[in-house]
Amino acid sequence: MEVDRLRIEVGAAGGPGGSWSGEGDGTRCEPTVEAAPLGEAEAARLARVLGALADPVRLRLLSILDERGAACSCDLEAPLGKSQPTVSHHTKVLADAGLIVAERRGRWTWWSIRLESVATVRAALGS
Amino acid sequence: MEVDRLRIEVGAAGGPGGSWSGEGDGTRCEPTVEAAPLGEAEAARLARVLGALADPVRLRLLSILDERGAACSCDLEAPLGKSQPTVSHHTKVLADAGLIVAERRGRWTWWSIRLESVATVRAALGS
DNA sequence: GTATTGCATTGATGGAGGTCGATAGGTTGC
DNA sequence: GCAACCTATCGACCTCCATCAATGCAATAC
Repeated sequence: MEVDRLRIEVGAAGGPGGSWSGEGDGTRCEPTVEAAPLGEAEAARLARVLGALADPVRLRLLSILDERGAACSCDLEAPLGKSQPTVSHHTKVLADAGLIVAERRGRWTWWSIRLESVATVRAALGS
Repeated sequence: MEVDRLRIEVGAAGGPGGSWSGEGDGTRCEPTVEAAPLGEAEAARLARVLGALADPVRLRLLSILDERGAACSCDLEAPLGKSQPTVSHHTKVLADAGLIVAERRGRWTWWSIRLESVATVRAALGS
């Protein structure tokens, strides 16, 4: 539970060197931060993956895949309590984010977790 | 980048023991998963924190706080390229999620990251 | 071929969320 | 007291998203 530093910088830039110890007269705000260490493009990319994770149904879906290793779509409706189109929607969101992958077997689609993707998110969240 | 298992179970329930090796006649889907390992309440809680993280502006805001250690709201507008109400909105979202904390100093509000919260999210995302 | 089954897509609907202008609250300095 | 400054909240607008019924598509079984 101990973390020294986030690692959200990714592309990290040279700091503006702004120092608050020498804060002028201290009577008004004198911004010294010129740019965020995390660029807009990288932030958008990360936010997209996190957005795919930020849904209760999808988290529970992942927990099922995690427990079973893999599952077909029809096997997800009951435990999630969602309709078939809704389940299909969520699997698509997760797949588009690269968090799960599909494998067709006859008429079934088997879904499984791409652990590397989840690990990437974890890595971006801390050292 | 190697992960053996997610840890999205948290409260984890006893597995339904459904086995796909004995899949009946194999002519139709016979769901064996009775419930998701991750409960609805815990999923909602995690999704709420992940939702707070799932925004480019907030990720960049966190990257600034991470780099500087702390910053006041007025110091965030320029690097984020957002208006004062918008910045205030985002800090509130992050604070409500427990990801950052405020410290009043005169008329300034200093924000800093609660590293334990971020670590909690990381822990939930893997072993 | 026909029927059945699993899945994806479409369209519609209700709700949640990002953004900013205007305004209010609170603190500092005069 | 008043003025200046930082922050939070409100209101409105717009976009995105979760959900499901209906439909289409693909593969299997008869």
